[in-house]
Amino acid sequence: MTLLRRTEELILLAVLQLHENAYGVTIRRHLMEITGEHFSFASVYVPLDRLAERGYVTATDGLPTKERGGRRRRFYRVTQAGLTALTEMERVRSALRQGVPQLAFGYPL
Amino acid sequence: MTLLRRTEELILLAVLQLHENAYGVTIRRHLMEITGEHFSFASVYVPLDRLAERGYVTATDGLPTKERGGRRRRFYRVTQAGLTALTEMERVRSALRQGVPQLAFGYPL
DNA sequence: GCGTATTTCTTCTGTTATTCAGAAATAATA
DNA sequence: TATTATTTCTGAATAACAGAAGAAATACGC
Repeated sequence: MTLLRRTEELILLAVLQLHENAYGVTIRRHLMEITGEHFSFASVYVPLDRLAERGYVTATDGLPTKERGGRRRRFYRVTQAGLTALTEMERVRSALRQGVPQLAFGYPL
Repeated sequence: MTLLRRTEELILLAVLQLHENAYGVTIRRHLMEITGEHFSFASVYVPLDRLAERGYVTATDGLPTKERGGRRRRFYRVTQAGLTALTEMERVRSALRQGVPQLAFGYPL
């Protein structure tokens, strides 16, 4: 049960937030918007595969719709194990902030 | 101003928390205690060097003391730029939690 | 004291894993 | 057949891992 890497954590959070609309392209765009940094395709799809392998997300292929062309989307959902992994990261950070007044919760850090 | 990686962030937090006593060995031990995972020497010293290069920490060599043998310690402090980088990570995570009730602040995630 | 042992800490070597950049391939509709 | 939307692939750069080796200090025996 190894700690999440930065990209994995951000992807999990993005998938939760995008809810019904979480697939590769939207996840990547969302991360770029929020972080202000560039993410390559591989930097999203490769960690997504890894998260799926480890059971932190599930993937289901979307159905073709009448309204658009293009390849099928693959939608992702965070699993309970994914939530647990996020919780663990939160616990670690919180423990590392104990006794550091500058870093108390809600502070601008 | 690229986003901190996971290890970089954890190291910055550990340096803040260890305060006057932050050097390679204690940082590594602290991270292992809090995360419950193994960190190799390289996994601490290499990111520390990188953080120093980027101006997120400063390093000063400790003086030899009468009470102990061993090589000199190299002590680290977090700079303002380091705090800013931590703040930025916090902002990103906070933004990714907006509207996800499960992930509101203080929740068990 | 001098040399050797011991302690404490950092650096190095080799390997594996992760991320990066973007072109190519795929799968749908028009 | 052209267009659109999405994922997969290829090659390169960066980061992390594991732990042995090296360096810099004190302690001890004679």
